[in-house]
Amino acid sequence: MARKKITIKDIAESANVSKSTVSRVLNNNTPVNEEKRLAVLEAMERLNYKPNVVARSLAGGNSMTIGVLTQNIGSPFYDKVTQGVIQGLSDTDYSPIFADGRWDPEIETSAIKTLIDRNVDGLIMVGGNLPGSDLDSLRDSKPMVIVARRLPGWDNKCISVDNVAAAKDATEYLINSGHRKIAHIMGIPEHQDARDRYMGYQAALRDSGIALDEDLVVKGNFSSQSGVLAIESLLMKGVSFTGVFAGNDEMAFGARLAMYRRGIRVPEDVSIVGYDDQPNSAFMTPPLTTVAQPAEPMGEAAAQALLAFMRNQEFVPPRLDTELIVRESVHRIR
Amino acid sequence: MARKKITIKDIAESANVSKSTVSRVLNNNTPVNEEKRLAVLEAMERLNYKPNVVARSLAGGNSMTIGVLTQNIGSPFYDKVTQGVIQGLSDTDYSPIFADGRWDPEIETSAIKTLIDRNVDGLIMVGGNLPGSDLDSLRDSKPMVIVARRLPGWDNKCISVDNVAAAKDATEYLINSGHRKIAHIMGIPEHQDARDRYMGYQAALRDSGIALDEDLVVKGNFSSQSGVLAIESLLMKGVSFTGVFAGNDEMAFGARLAMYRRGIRVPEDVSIVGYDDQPNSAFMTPPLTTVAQPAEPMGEAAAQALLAFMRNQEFVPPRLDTELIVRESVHRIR
DNA sequence: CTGTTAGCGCCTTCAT
DNA sequence: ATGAAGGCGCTAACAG
Repeated sequence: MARKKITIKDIAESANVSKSTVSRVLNNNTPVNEEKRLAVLEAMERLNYKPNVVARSLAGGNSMTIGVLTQNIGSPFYDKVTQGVIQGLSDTDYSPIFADGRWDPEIETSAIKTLIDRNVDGLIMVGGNLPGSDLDSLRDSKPMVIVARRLPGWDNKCISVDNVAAAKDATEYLINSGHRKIAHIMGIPEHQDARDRYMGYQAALRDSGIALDEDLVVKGNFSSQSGVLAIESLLMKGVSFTGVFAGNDEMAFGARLAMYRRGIRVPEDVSIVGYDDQPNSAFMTPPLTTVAQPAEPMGEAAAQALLAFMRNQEFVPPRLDTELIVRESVHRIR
Repeated sequence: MARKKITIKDIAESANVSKSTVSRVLNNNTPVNEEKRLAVLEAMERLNYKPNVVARSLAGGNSMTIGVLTQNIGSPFYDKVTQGVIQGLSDTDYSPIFADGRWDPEIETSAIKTLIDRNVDGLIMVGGNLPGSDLDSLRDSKPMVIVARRLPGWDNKCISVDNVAAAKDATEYLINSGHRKIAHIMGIPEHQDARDRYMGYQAALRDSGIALDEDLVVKGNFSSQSGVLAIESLLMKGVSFTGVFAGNDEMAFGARLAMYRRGIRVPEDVSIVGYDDQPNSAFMTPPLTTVAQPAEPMGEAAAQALLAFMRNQEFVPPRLDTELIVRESVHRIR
C-alpha cells in the first residue's frame, strides 16, 4: 500500500534525469539514451510507479477513454461482442465508457453525442441501426470502428463475419439432411445481418435447385416472441415444412416453443437450425443446431483495430470464422 | 459544433468575474453574490459551457465517474443488474466505468484497485466473492454500495432481495403441488445467495413436516453443466424424486437436459423450478417455473443509493420483491 | 538526445 | 464575498 503517491517527479529524481525524459520513456515515442532508459525503468519498477491517467489526459489532450456504443436489446450475441471489446481494451491504458443505443437510430445518435461530449478518444460501435450516411459525417472527426455490422464504404473499419456464407451452410445442412420444405424466420429486414442470412438461405436453395417459396419466409424481429408468431402464422396459413432456419437462436427458441404448444415434435416432425449459438442453445430440448459466431474475438479485434488505427499502425484482423454447431435439433429424413 | 473549447476562463471574462468565482458557482459550495451568480450562470448557458471533467478531476475535485465492479461470468442476472446501474446513472452527471471481477476474489481486488486508480468518486459492486473483511477496509475510503449480495455489517449499503423467502416460496409451490421428494441443486456454497436459497428450501420442508434428506441435495456451481451433473449424480445414486428446485435457471436448464437424455419426462415424471427467470426460461420445453428477481430495479436502486450517500442524503430503497413465475414445468401430483 | 519552460482546465488556500 | 496565485501530474514545444 503505497501511502504516498509517487509521481513522475519522484522517479525523475530517483533516476537522475528530468521529468521530460521520464515522460519520454513512458510514452516511448522519442529516442532516449539506453542507459537512462533502463535507469528510469528500474526506478519505476522499484518505486512501483503508476502513471496518473487523469493528469496524462489533461496534458495530452486525450482522455484515454474509448466510447463504446452498445445495443442492450436483442440477442445476447451483442453482449458478448461488448465483452470482447472490454477484453481487448483491458490490457491497454484505455478504459471503455459505454452508452446504450437500444437499436434505435435516434437514441444511438444521442448516445454518440454523449460519448463525444465525454471527450472519448475513439469510438467502437457494436451493431446498431444508424444509417450509414449519419456515420459518414462522424468518420473523420473521431477514429472509429464498427463491430458485428457491415457497412458499405467502411470495409476496412468493419469487423464482422460472412453472414451469407454461414447462413448458406446452415441451410445446406438441412438440405443435405433430406429437407426440401424449409422455412426461414427472418430478423429485422432493416438489419443487414438479417438480409445477409436470408440471402444465404436463398443461395443454398438455389444451388440445390430448390425453388424459393415466399410463403415459407416469415419476417420476425430477432425476439423469441417473434419466433412463436412466425410459426403460428406458418401453421395458420397451412404451409407445410419439415425444417426451419431461424435468423437467430432467440427466434429458434420461440419457434420451438410454438411447436411444443402445438404438439409438433422436434426434430421428429420438424427440424430447427438457429444462428448465434447462444449459451443456452446447447441446453434446449432438444439441443439446438446453430451457427456459432466468434463474438468475443470480434469484439477484441475491434478494440485492437481501433487502437492500431489511432496510432496509425497497420492492423491485420485475425481470421473470424463461423462454425455450424450440429446438435440434435435436426433430423435426417427420407 | 463549438469549434473552440470554451473554458472557465472564457465564461469568467464574459461574466466579468474571476475564474475562482466561476468555480464557486460551479461547485456551489461557497456563498456567492446572487447577481454574479446569475451572470455566471447566464454566461455558461450562452456560451454552452461544459466543465472539463478531466481537469476537474486532476485538480483534486471529483472525477464524475463511478466505478462499477461487474461479474461477467455466471448467470445473466448480474448483467441485468449492471444494466440497471447504468440506467440509474444515466440521468445524472456521473458516468459509470466498469471493471470485471469474474467472481474471483483476486481479480476483484485488482479490478477495484484499477477503479480507484481511475479516481472514481464512488463504487458499486455487483455481486462478487470478495470476503467482507477485504471490503471493510475500503468502506470509508470511498463511498460504496453492494448490489445483489448481502454482507454482514453492511446492511444499509446492500441492495438485495430476500433469497431465503423466495426460495421457500418456490419450494412450497412444489410441496403444495403434491411433491414430497424434492431435490435441490445448490449453487456455489461460498456464495451467500446459494446458501440462502438452500436455507429457504430447508425451511419449506421443515414447515411442511418433511424431513430433510441430504441425499437429495447436490452441490452445483450455478452453471448449466453443473445442473446436468447434478441430475446424473442423483440418478447414479439411485435416489428417487419427483421435483427439483434448482439454485438458478442455468442449473435448471442443465437438469432438464440431463432428463431429456435419460428419457425422463418433464413435468410428467419430474417437475422443475428454477431461480432468476432469465429471458429464455419462458421458452424452454416446457417453460420453466422460476423465481423472478427485480434485477434492473435493484441496479437502479443501487445507483440512487450511492448518489444519495455521496451527497449525504437520505435514501429509502424501493420495495424490491421477488415473484414466483408459474409455468408448465411443474406437475400437480396425487 | 535531453533539460527547461509553459501550460492543460480547474480547485483551493490566502489575503483582501 | 472575491481575486490572485499556486499547484494537481504530465506532455509538448523549444533550445541546446
